[in-house]
Amino acid sequence: MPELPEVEVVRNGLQPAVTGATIESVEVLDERSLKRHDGPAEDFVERLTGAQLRGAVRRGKFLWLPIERVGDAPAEALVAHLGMSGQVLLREPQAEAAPLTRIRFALAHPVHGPLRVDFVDQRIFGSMAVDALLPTRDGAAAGFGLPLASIPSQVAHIARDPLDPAFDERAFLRRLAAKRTTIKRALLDQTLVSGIGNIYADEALWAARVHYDQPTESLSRPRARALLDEVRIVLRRALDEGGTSFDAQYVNVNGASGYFSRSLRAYGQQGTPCARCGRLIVREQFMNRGSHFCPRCQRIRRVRSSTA
DNA sequence: AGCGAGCCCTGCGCGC
DNA sequence: TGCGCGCAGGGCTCGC
Repeated sequence: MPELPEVEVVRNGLQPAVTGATIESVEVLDERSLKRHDGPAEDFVERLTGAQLRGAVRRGKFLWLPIERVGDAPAEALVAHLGMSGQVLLREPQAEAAPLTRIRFALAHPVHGPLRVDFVDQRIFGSMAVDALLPTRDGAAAGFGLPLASIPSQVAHIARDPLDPAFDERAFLRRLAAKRTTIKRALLDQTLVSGIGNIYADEALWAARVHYDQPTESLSRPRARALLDEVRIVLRRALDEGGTSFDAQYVNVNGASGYFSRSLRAYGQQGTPCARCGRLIVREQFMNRGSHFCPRCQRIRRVRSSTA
């Protein structure tokens, strides 16, 4: 659910609270939220208790907090993925656990004092884990938030996201053209480009007037580049508006909703007129979820690209 | 390679 | 009021 903008809003809110803070205690209320952790809950708790947090980093929809034990460079990180319904909430130290809280942390910050971080997740598709940090292959910073060129092992296969300064646009376009699949599938493939989910895929495709089932091999390079531009535009705009909230499921670290749902042009807009041409937006089943598009503006084009 | 299906889960809104 | 169904911002694994 949370896509790049929503995860970035969380990272941004978390950063000042966790940077330099020490984890005093960890409480695992539901072990299912540790499914990505390689080891029992006791191990998770033990590796985090007393550790110091260096900051908050994000690549695509993955978020992690590098940790260090006195003096050493970070070798491990607390990794979080929000899945469909995960939240990270900053709370007062004495606050009661909100419903569906799965993991709680008590932090001590040298400036802000004691504070609590709650990982809340209705569907438990999200998870937390302590994971080893590995050097990035290209030597660049692993993600947004810290100039640290190491990445959790379980995030290493995730491509850089299109807002990352080290995102290799030429390599992306080359790989996209070489794929034998359709365009929405490719946009959702986190090993090709990360951070895009069902909402922003539909929004970017609408903006670029590309049909979701357009074969990637038939997408000309200029159109592919234009689509990538639209992806960036929609991600940035959503970020500026605090992300997309439909209900209390997605909120920032303080429990507040984002406003981008008012700006959606395709996602969830079935039955309403296309903002460009007035034709009604339709919803079709695709990859076991909905695809929303304008049947007039977004048609499959049988135009071959010039590549041989 | 790529793709569909199945799996991990809970809760909401809807129609009957 | 109650129940069953379909729906939901994701991702991993398996077998074809």
